[in-house]
Amino acid sequence: MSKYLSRSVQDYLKAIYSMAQHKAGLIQTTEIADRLTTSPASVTDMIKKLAAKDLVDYTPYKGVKLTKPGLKVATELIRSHRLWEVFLVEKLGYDWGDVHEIAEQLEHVVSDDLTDRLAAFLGHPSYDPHGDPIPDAQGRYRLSNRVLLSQLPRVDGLVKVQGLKTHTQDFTQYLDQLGIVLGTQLDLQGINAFDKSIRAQIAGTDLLIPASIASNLYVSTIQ
Amino acid sequence: MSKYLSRSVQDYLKAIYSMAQHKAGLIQTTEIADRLTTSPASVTDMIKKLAAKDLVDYTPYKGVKLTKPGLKVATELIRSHRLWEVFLVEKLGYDWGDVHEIAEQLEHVVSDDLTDRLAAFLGHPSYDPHGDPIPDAQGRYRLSNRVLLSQLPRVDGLVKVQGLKTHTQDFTQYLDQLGIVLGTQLDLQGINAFDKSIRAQIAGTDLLIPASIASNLYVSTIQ
DNA sequence: ATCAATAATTAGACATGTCTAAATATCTTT
DNA sequence: AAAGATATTTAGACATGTCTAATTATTGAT
Repeated sequence: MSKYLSRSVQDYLKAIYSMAQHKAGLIQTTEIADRLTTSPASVTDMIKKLAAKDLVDYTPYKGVKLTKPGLKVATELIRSHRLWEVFLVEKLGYDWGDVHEIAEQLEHVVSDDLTDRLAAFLGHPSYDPHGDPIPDAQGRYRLSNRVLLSQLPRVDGLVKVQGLKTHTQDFTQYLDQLGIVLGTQLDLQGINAFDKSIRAQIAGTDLLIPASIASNLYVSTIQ
Repeated sequence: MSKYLSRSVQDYLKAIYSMAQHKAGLIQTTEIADRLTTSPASVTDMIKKLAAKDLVDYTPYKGVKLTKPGLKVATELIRSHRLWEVFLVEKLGYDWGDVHEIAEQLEHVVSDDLTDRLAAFLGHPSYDPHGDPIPDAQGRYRLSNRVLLSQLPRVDGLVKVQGLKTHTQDFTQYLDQLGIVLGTQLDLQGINAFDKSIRAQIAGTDLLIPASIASNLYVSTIQ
């Protein structure tokens, strides 16, 4: 029972972690397969290995759930990933839509204190360029009071863009087109019943936000 | 015939490159095996794969030599490795003896322009923390006018420490003890015939440099 | 409660990179 | 030039992570 975890093992843990963020209960084989674009059979294979290493609790035919050690590994990966994203955007000048793939590789670099040193160098940021919270060295983080734009109780008044639910380039490019970045203030005017698109203003300019965007954009109300 | 090269393939290319720097002619199977602490049989296996990808020229029972494409890959890896070492020392505050293992992992992160952006961020350094030259984006580099301290024609006068031949932690720690860093000026006093140790002064303080150190330290004469 | 649809697992295979042991080639010495 | 030493290669095996096809379990609808 070694301490080394392969890249694959790490990717599975991270995927399970992320999926558990958005859903209660066990994570199913097929969900993981879709997420990692692999076959359900491969997922079953790997899940058994993860369970043998005590990284997940596995109930055959039902699904998996991270154990405490599994959660720790996943959290460290997420922390590393998000810190590297900050580095790539802030220090190397990348666009926020271009950093995910690179951070995906950088996060797997292992070293005792690399992540902590990187955090210190970056000034211990709390959020990554997409608005996702960065866990501290103990794995703790605070999620700002955010909600999906599509799930606001009242589509009215000022809100601030706090984060993205999906991070695909298709999505960030769309946002770039609309002129929406992290921290953008939206003055909500109302919602169109027909297609659930949302009318808003950015700095006085009218804007129509499709439901597909609204359901992937986290905002917080102002005041 | 894909463009993807595994971590293993990359490690082999880099090893062959480095060994070719210190020796003319073909690199032998056993040398590579020693370098990568693997078996000669495994090296033969891998060499055939490298040859199939046109990364090395392979003469059975004789040895290998990098092809032009192989040389390009190796040079890019070396460039990336050395830039990351600069980053780790200059930005994250690592000691020069602690960065090799980490850079060994970082160098394999693939991205179109990561290396170039990193170089720009660091101010296009020409040498890494051990004094090794960093190739530019075209693979060109200049080696300063340096020679091993053990091979100086005359052990006399001022020299400046320009680089290390080996990069093991044992060696860098030894240098730290002696108070020798990159750029240190040594005032050479003479050589002891008995064991080839070298008498020198650093900032007026006497120092005895064992032959084992002298044969791994590059220096340049001053004037 | 049964049947069809969906989901998950097993079986058997493959690719990559590694290994040891055995066989073969090359080199060195006389 | 032959023999012993050294270096290299081949043969056969194994571990990891993946796959497809076939089988089995679970779920949802009637």
